[in-house]
Amino acid sequence: MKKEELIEIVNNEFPEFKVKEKKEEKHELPELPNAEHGVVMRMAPSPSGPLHIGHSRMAILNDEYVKRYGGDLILRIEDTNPGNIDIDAYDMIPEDLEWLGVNVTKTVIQTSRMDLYYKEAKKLIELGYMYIAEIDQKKFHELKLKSIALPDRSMDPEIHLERFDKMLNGEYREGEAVAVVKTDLNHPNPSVRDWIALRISYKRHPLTGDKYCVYPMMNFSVAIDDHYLGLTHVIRGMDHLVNTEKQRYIFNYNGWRVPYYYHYGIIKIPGSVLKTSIIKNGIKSGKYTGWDDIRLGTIRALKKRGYRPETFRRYWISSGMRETGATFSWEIFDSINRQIIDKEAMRFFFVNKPVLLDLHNDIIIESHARYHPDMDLGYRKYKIIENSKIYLNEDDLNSINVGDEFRLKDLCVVKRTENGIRYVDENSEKKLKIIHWCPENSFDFTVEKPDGSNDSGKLEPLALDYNGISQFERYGYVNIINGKGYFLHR
RNA sequence: GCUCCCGUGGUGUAGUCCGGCCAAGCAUUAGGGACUCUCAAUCCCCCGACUCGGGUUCAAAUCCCGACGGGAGCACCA
Repeated sequence: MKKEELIEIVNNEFPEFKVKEKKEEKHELPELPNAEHGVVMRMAPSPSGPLHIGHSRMAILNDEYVKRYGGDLILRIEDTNPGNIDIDAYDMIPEDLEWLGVNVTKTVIQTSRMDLYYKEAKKLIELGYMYIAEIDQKKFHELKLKSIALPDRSMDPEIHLERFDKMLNGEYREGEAVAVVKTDLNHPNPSVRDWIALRISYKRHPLTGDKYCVYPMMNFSVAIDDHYLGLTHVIRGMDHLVNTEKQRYIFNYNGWRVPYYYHYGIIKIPGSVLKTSIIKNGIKSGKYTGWDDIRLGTIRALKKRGYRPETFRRYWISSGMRETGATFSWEIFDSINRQIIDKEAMRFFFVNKPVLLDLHNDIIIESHARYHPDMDLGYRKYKIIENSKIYLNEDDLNSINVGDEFRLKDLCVVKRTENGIRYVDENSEKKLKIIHWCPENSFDFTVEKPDGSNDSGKLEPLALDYNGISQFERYGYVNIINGKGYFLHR
């Protein structure tokens, strides 16, 4: 009796023991409130470098929702800190997003909106919600810790408007004055107390040069932009939780409708170099070859190794928006990617740590290894003439005792001898160990690995001009780009 | 130290809002097996979790309190 029949009988005749059906697993993001008529969402990276795997989460989560509900996905480049900008990032970020399949409908650069920030600041000053503090950083911080208001706080808005103009006109030095949002000096979190909205910087901005000397702080420009760009829903990391609280003050003072906020948990990405400053220094010093060095966790490095955009998408959708901190799982990420690329990965023999062995064969043998085990892509054929030589992996060879028979994959059965291997037969009924090999005319090939090490060995001749993801049998998946190999995963 | 957030197997998650259908689902990994001339893929099996302690209740992963654990923030960075 078949299993299905059994289940049917049980279900019909003994309903109290009804066999549960397997639930179909669907990994979908939860619905968003008030989204039926479209959403406006954004991602807001700072242009300090290209995107890395961590950024891909916010990009894809936002993109998914905009694709589901329709609406706008805004890329807002937050370049209001002139000291931390890489001019190339203005181009690299959109490139990375495009590769990820993220559909940006509108791009906004914050330094092109400075007049708006100034105007909004003046408005808040007039309304008495913002003031210009003539105080240095250290003192201001100390007062806030003690919840003490400085005298400036209660001065007339007129004075602050004048001071603000002085700031804009460059009449202060850096650090002599800051524009501050009045909040609650008794707020339990000192950083929320009267937070700084705009500050002076005379650093040369890579994009705007010395046109401006007053730059908004992130919390100020974000609140202004989120409103004027019409954001309906904001999805970002838990590290922004306190920022959201700060930004609400701006919304409340202006009577603006507040977007829905979601904060997903911080994710630890093990074994990846992500920090822009470290990468930048590494590139400068020659430690890394560039932003796409495969030891890095940048999108372009992962692309170079052969990860697919779809892998990022599936992974982040399945991670959802949980507020729990978590560890990025390379195991699962690799597994998703393997599912995608296995179907199209050409198979080749790569012998790492090669040993050139004498092959004693009296007849010509021909190999017929498939390019793909399931797809009909044809065969890699090699003719092995009498008494030639062949490459085997050192560890494979050491695992075989003299006198033992084993199978050269897709070639023949051989026996290990004192000084090499000897042809035994074309085939065998016995269950033998299967080992891959490379013909003598194979070429040198090196696989770069993400841990910084290299594997060098011999790659079979038919792989010579191949470009793309391939599976080196019994070794792993490797992306070949112009004769160079980059290790993807097992 | 202070403030906030979070605690489901090794890992990632579903379920928690609105307590019962959860003796907890799925995926991944490890282990076992089938198939295969790859240690891949595919298929099957199996191990494995509600942090702890109180409370509320007929009933708690789900609500309340406490402890413990983890994370983030405490910048004139974003």
